[in-house]
Amino acid sequence: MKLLIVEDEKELSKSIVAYLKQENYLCEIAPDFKTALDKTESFDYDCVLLDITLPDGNGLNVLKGLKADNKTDGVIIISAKNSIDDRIAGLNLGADDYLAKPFHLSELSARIAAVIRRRRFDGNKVLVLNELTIDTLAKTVSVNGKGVDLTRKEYDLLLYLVSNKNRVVSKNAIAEHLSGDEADVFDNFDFIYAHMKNLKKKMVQAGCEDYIKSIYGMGYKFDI
Amino acid sequence: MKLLIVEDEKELSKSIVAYLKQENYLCEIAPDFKTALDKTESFDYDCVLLDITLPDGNGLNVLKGLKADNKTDGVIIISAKNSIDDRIAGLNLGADDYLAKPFHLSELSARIAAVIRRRRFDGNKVLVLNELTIDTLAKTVSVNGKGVDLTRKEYDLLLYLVSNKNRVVSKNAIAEHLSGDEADVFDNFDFIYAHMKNLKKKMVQAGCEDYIKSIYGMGYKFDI
DNA sequence: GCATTTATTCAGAATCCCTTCAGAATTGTA
DNA sequence: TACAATTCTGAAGGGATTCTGAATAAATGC
Repeated sequence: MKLLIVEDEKELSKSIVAYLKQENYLCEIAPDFKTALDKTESFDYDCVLLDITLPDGNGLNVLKGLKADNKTDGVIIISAKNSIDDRIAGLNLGADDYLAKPFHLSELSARIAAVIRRRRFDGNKVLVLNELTIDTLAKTVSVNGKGVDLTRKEYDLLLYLVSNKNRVVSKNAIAEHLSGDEADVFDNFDFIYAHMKNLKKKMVQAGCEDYIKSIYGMGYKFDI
Repeated sequence: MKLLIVEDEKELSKSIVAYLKQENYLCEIAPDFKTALDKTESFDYDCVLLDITLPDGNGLNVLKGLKADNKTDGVIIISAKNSIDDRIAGLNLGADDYLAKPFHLSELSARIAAVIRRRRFDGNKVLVLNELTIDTLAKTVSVNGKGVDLTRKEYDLLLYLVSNKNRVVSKNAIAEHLSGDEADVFDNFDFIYAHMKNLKKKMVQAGCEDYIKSIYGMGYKFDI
């Protein structure tokens, strides 16, 4: 899962990233709105944390732009002001949640998880796909009730495929969702091949039907 | 353990928080029902203290909403009225306990502990997990009937893992749970490694299966 | 206030797994 | 069929992560 943190206070964004990294999120930082729009333009983040009180403009306009583009990104507004009006304005413009500073990082993390669940999995915490069960809260995967041990990348990969089930996802999209650093990914999908192979092997060994289909020249599809 | 205190009287909520912090609870305050619903939406608290006589609505409706969402939170109603009817209404709507103002903080604390125990462990004060037995009242642990001496932190750690059994818990969550205040704990999980090592060693030495699994890059899981 | 236990920090060791690579297999095209 | 492009496979290096034992700091109990 990839997040964009739009925040100018370096200290804050740093500790946010440190915390969320532990929670297995890939994070990028935009210190101002311009950078933020730039980044969201070229990539669909799973969730954007938006501080609406940055020096270079009105955050609510940025939010409007984000939502107008029909982006799939979830947005959580972070604000120093906790006025009801601001809150309502933000949520009316399509924000998925609102969090007043200061906040506990654990609460931020919980809300991010909630937003992503809502947007990607209809709010379901546990995904059941025939014999395959993915518990996104427990971060466990099981086939016919028996646990399957996956590494983080394998788990992330599976979750990404499932969240796009019955759709072809390109290797570019996969690469961007799995790799921390932006860019440099193109031209080398070897790591995807490797993870894909290991994931498929583990799933099949666990007795799961091989739902992951490789579509030559296009990408992959979780076919169910 | 994380609590939500829904209360508009600042003085009262402050002293409640001060007291409960001493008891190692993490507390958040919601001064009105709207905030309360917001917070419970995205986070499962161990227990919610709900003053049902706030300006912005009917607390019993809030309670109803809380329980309708199938939240796992325990709820203790706090009320200035001590009529039998109110009490019955509250408990009928699924509240776990009812406390009339004014109350002693020590009594509040005791009831919170009771509610959490009841909800977490289905009312069991003694947890039995195969050869492992944990008495949450006496705070003692035994394996095959023979006592195991754990330090306070080790006990807390074990109980936390057990209360999240079969789930992966992040080091962030563990750190928060063990250290109480959310300080700059991240970036240094050495103390977790140390406690974990000592706990595991003691358990295994006592003849307990090593249920605590380390999940590389994700956290730990009490796998049973 | 002192002795003892407990909690945390530290550095080096051990482990895991992510990525890369080279060669093989598969698919699509001519 | 032959060839090129793409994908798969197994193995290995190296970086990140976790473990360990010991030292230091803090807390507890007498």
